[in-house]
Amino acid sequence: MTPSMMTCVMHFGEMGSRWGFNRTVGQIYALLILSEEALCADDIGATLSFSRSNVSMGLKELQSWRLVNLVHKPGDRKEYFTTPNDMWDIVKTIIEERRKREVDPTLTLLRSTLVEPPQNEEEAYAQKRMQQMLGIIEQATSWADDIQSMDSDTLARLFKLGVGVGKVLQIGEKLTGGGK
Amino acid sequence: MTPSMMTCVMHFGEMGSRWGFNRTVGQIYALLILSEEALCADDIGATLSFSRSNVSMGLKELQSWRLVNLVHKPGDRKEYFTTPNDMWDIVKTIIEERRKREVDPTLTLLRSTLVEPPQNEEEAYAQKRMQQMLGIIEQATSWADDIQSMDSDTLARLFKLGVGVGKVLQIGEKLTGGGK
DNA sequence: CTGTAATTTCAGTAATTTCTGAAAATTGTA
DNA sequence: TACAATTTTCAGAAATTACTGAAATTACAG
Repeated sequence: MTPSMMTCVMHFGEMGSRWGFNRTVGQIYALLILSEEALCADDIGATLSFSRSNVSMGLKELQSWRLVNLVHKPGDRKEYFTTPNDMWDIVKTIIEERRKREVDPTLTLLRSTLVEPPQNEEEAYAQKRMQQMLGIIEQATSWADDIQSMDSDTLARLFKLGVGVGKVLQIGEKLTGGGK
Repeated sequence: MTPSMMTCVMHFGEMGSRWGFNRTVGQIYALLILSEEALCADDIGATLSFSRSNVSMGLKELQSWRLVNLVHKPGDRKEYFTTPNDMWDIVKTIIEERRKREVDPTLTLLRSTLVEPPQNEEEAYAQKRMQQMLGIIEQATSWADDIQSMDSDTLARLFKLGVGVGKVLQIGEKLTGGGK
């Protein structure tokens, strides 16, 4: 671990805590991403000065997010961990998991609320707002689905399109027959 | 506050805590979104059973995110708060603020690390990974910039395009002369 | 099956974050 | 300016979350 690697690991520890992971999990994941070889729990604990059990819990969390790959070395009983080579796969997995954990329950809640007729003026307005939220979330998720279905190269090209997205919009609407 | 409104407010309280706000801030904001009239701090505290000072801190946090509008009623000294009518404006502001608080510092860190030549093999690999991260984050932010520059209608039309985005990609690349 | 290496669980503790009430500061009005 | 209404600050309390070490469990080699 060189100092600049350590700085990066610490930074992702801080950032992780703003993204729903805790500091430990953020640091472990950054370390795994920056390391060429697979690391075992003891390696991680020694490098980051976490207790063995803390590392175990962090790795379990990362596994529940499907963000690490478990590998075994021949003639070695320990479990070693790696991260996907393609960074896009990591991003896609995070989007997928956050959707499952956060977005889907919200969709369910909003939909079930909106099937009930409003009881009064106040609720009628609240439902109008909930309808707006629902619309945005539905659009965003259907669009996230599209992203999930693209391979990394296509996705990278789409992003590279950059400001062109605006220009392309009109043509897209003609093609799909959408827009008014 | 009808029961279904309260359910929604509580839900966003829970969700808020996964998005870097605390429960209080999430509940206050959900309440403001669902309420047609502007609310003052006392209204909010009474409805959600928070202390006056807790409401004050929550509103301060929301103001620092530029997510609430401060309004005054004639002949009334209290401060009242509302949320933007257009839900897209809310989403755009959140993207903008998260970028400022989380993405920009990360970009700075990665860039400053990557200008230093690697000291050894280990660091060379780490830099390769950091370069991948940097590439993705740069692409994502330039694309977020495009979104910021669109008005709500354009944005909504883009999302509605849905799966068409894939099809449109090839044409886009011809137009902008990008891709290989 | 036995023994050992490794991982996981979990109860208790430490650290952090959130929340409150009281006091201070600010704002607008007469 | 003085006063009252309102908001903000902040030190400490309460609640939550993270972390540890010890014990339990699992996995595998012989």
